[in-house]
Amino acid sequence: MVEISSDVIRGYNDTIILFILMKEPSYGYEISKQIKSISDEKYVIKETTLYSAFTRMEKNGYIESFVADPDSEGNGKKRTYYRITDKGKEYYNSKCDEWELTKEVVQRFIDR
Amino acid sequence: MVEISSDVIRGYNDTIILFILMKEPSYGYEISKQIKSISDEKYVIKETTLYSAFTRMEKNGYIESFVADPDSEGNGKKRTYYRITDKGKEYYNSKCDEWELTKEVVQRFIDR
DNA sequence: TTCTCGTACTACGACTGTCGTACTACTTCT
DNA sequence: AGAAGTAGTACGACAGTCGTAGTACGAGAA
Repeated sequence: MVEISSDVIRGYNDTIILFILMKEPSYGYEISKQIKSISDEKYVIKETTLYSAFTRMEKNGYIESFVADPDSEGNGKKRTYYRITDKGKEYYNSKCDEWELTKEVVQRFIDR
Repeated sequence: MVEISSDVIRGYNDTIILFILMKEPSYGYEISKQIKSISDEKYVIKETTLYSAFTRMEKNGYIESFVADPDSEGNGKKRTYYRITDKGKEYYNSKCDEWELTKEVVQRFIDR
């Protein structure tokens, strides 16, 4: 069975996370579940990779964090939410452009 | 202008090199020129990246090296050529499969 | 013949992002 | 009460890429 290796997905982790955040603010655990479900379990991001991406992207100004209490129904525990910034949206869009280019270029070296 | 970053191409350098070697044995300098021309200058592999990929792939049994004197016309200098092995061909093919999967999965996180 | 440009590398240390492992702690389900 | 799920943090290891630098030979121009 074909698996997606971390070296192959490496350049897209930030993009994948930002894609989720483009819709609405979210937090680590929820994001990792969404990635899993959107990819039909084909890609499951590692916790450490995810949380270190948060730290890095916040430092770069692509996302902002805020702590929120359990949701309106009173479920769950305190979480750290992340919201995408304007700079982050710009970054996401440029990454999408880069993907289109990369896809086209890499394809030339694929014998399929 | 959109550029392909090294993190994005990272997982495909081996595949790209092996693609060239699938046609015929070749050597560093020539391979780097071919990558540049096939990609229409959109991707230029760094020398250090290329040569360290050779070392790694030879260690893994994907390629074999042999030293050859200048070509039949007597041009050029002594070079280290690399030839893809059967194991390397298998690896290349599995990487192509992985690419097809990755392409499909990453696309789901791209807003285009 | 000397100089420059192209060819064909090698060495080395720095850096970045991912990973494995481990640990904490609260909540919900059984 | 105990297990499974939720929601993280800490830390050191590792792999692949990169910048920088240096070597050395060949070919063509001045």
